Amino acid sequence: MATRTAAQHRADVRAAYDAYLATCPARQLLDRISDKWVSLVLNALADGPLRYRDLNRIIAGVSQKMLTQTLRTLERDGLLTRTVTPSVPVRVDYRLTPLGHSLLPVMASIKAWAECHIEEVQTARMDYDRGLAAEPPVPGP
Amino acid sequence: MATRTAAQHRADVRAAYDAYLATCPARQLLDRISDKWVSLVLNALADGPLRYRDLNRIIAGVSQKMLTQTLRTLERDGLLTRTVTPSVPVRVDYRLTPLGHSLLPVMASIKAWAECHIEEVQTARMDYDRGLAAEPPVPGP
DNA sequence: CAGCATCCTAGTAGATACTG
DNA sequence: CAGTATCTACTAGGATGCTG
Repeated sequence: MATRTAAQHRADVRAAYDAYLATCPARQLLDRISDKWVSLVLNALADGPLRYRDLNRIIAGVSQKMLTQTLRTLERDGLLTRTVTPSVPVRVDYRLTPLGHSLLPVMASIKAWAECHIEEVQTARMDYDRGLAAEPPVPGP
Repeated sequence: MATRTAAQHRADVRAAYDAYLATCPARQLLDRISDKWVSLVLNALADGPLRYRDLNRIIAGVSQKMLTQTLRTLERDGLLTRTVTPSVPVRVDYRLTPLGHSLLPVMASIKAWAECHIEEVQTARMDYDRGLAAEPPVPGP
């Protein structure tokens, strides 16, 4: 029983911490912008509104499903607006809101760090991997 | 045949774009820091080195597997150092490198935006969800 | 204390086909 | 043109038990 209680306690702590993280603003923002396609959409729309098809073309690797899903999420979060022009065929434009625009400097700071330091990271990775290869768990004779 | 070729072409474009993204510094950084536990570890170590067990206690929700995995990745990327003191029992300390420290301002800018604007986002979400509820696809009589 | 190995499941991305 | 719907495959992550 003590074991059960301890396990239960751990589960409780974890659940409580998860709940805390769910309300953490920075966590929420990170979850949003770290999405593979979000940063690309934001960047594509930085210079002005675009139609669905243009986004789909510019962001060459995205599937319709993911593009639509990403756009809907960003619209829901108030980061961009979706404007439907009921012509034939229909036309839909996406445009960053001021809130969406305010996010661009944050993205820029991320980009700046990355472009400035990513080489150090890659060097560190290579060193680490070489170190692993040179240090077998059980040295030979 | 034309269909096959078109599908193949799409697949090629997608693969090429994925390869491009894989080399994009900003993308790599985002992938790293967006990891659920990375930001928490970085934050925990901001004020000084900590032992494994302390990290595990401070970051209450993390499993041993994920904490170890996260620490290994960060070590590999040169963002922190791992120091083993071969006492009995063994003691392991983790400390941010200068490179790791240089990342803190970036995290701070993310946090700053989040704390400043997350309420707008939440309001937008509520509005969006209410709008959906009030606009059924097929209006009743 | 600080992990590693194993198993398992739940969410998510992509392919595909269809529609207003 | 701009989506929606459905299915499958993958994998990130948690639980558990064992070790130097």
